[in-house]
Amino acid sequence: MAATIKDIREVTGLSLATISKYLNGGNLLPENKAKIEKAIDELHYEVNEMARGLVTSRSKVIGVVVFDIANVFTCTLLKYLGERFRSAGYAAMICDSQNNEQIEAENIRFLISKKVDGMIVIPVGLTAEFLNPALRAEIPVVLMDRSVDGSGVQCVKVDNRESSYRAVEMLYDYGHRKIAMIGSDIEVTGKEREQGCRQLLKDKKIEVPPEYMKIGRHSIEHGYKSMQELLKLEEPPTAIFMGNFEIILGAVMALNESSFQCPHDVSLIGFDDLIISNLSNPRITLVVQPLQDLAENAAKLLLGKMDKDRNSSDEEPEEDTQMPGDLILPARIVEGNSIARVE
Amino acid sequence: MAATIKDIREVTGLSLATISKYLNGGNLLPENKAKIEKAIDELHYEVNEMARGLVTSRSKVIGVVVFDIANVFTCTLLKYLGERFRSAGYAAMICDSQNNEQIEAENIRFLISKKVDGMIVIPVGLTAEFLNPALRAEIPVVLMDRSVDGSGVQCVKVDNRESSYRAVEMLYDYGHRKIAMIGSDIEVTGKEREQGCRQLLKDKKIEVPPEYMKIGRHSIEHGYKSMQELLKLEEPPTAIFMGNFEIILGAVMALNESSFQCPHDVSLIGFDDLIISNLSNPRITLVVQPLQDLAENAAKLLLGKMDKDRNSSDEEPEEDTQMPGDLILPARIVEGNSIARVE
DNA sequence: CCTTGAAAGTGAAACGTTTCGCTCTGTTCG
DNA sequence: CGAACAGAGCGAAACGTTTCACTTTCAAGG
Repeated sequence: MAATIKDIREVTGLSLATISKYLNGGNLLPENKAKIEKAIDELHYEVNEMARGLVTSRSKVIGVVVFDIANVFTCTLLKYLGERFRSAGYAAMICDSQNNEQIEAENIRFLISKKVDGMIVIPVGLTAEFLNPALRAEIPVVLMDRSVDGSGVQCVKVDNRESSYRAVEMLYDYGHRKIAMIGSDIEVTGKEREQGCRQLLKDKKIEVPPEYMKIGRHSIEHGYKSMQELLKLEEPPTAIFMGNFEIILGAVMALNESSFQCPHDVSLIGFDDLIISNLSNPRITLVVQPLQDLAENAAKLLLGKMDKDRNSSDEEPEEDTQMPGDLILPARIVEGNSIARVE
Repeated sequence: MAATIKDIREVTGLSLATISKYLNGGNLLPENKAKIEKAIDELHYEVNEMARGLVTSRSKVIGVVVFDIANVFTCTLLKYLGERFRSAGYAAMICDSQNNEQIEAENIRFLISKKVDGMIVIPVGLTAEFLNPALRAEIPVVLMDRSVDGSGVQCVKVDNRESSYRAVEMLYDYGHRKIAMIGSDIEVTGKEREQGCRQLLKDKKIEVPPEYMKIGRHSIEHGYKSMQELLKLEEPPTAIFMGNFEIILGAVMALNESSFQCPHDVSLIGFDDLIISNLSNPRITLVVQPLQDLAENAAKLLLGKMDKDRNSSDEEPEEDTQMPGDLILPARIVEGNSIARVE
């Protein structure tokens, strides 16, 4: 039904090779150029990327696999990634793993069969095997936000440990000594944030009662329940560090329903989102990730790898590039007024 | 580099046709089946969807074009759409129009060249021309959330007029008479919500001072500035209807910074999101769209169209199906405690 | 024992591009 | 004037599948 290059041949009398040359930006007589353009216009011709891809074995598509698409963190990244890829001439094919490692593995295989030229992956869990098919197919991969054990695949992320350390340090500097944390340990990210928190408490020689460390699922429910439990303690904490967006959401919900006031009765600092702090009153002090930076660096890294891949396909081993480490960006703390000074 | 069907032929000694038959679920001798499976496993064979698509002229990909990817509304829809398409064997290729009609038009053309089997579009603006290339290429299209003038393309959305009417009616029933609205008119959706609001005020014979109707851009800034202006009025409204998520965000931000208390000094009702109301204190009463329903209906509609398209390609005109109208779903009001009763 | 027909397998054409190596036409320069 | 060369265009092969029309095999039915 749709017009093909052959239809253009009929109309213009030129050969397929010439028309293809035009489509790919070669030099033609102005006269022939005009003819082709006219024909394209009349016939509403659009390149069939499948046919093109079959020959070039490049799809001009980058696969993006995210652990969960329905949250602000993910879609903000998607936005910046998409812009970047677009301006490099690539489209993004986005796959949602729905927080399910099996679906994640399927997504990878699916994208391979679609012959994507590269992949960005924000993994669901901690292990790396699911990436093997992609590596085997020699598709360049860059991880984001969460590194995985022993994959040897580069990851672009923030320094979760360091940032958490500084967040809790801020609570300490405001005079707080009874500090609790609500976090998760499903993903590396959560683990690292917990480590940062524990490290500071250790450095400051603060004993942490085990009931102050609420480490559980990465979910609104966990935040909600944990906050309730913390507030019910005989000796509730005076300050709480919340490890991610969902947990903040749940925790603040519980706090709003309680008789406790922030920051009067309890101080808060959280990790992960900026927009939401505008809604709560008082505004919550947050560790904010440089999402645009993260996305742009990941995109740049991937596009670079893709370039190199294509050029070094001339059978040069070139194994001197010893596995570069993760790319770690700094996060910044944006102050609200959710932290009270304690004498 | 990657294994092809021909490699499998080498290993198994079977013909291409037979192997293809296996891949597409035909009947084979158990013995041959086993041979092929073994070969596929050993060679890590994955179908090349580009080659397949070239022959079948179906990509098993559905294009999704959204006006802006970086917001909760969009990505929640994307989540449900994705699940639905996946279970029907389709992948989603998501394109962000970045609120820019030109990029939107490019996205459509891009998806056509990718030979997507269908499209879901949440348009940026009010006009329909940008869809023409898709219609010309006979690609089934379903709109979501925002219908466009005279496209003849079906849209799945909520009844914005009716829902707004009921939202404002709720304010009225609580005794409010000084009712303001902060809304947008960039998209149909915003216009319809404004109409619903005005209709109720008219039905109740309430005069609206023009400075009470803050209709502007669909943005946090507009919400923020409008709220500031409303609160500064000599006779500020006692209740405010906020037309979408971004506006709620900005408006609540301004309110938090002011000396006004909700609901004591001003009552609020908003349109569009559920999660956020958990963060604000008090919880804001909201008109919530049935996102899952919207997505599932849109997906079903599109898959249906795609089916019909494929089957009726037998040159039957079958023009009896007179253009079905939009599919309109009801929204529901979720009460918070942001509305005070006025005597 | 012959006929019929279903089941399993095959060879080759087709899908719409790109690309390689070739030809043709001028133009430049010694 | 002839050689050399650049620019423009061309024909045909190739990419990895599916599918059509055909053949072979074998069991069942009369």
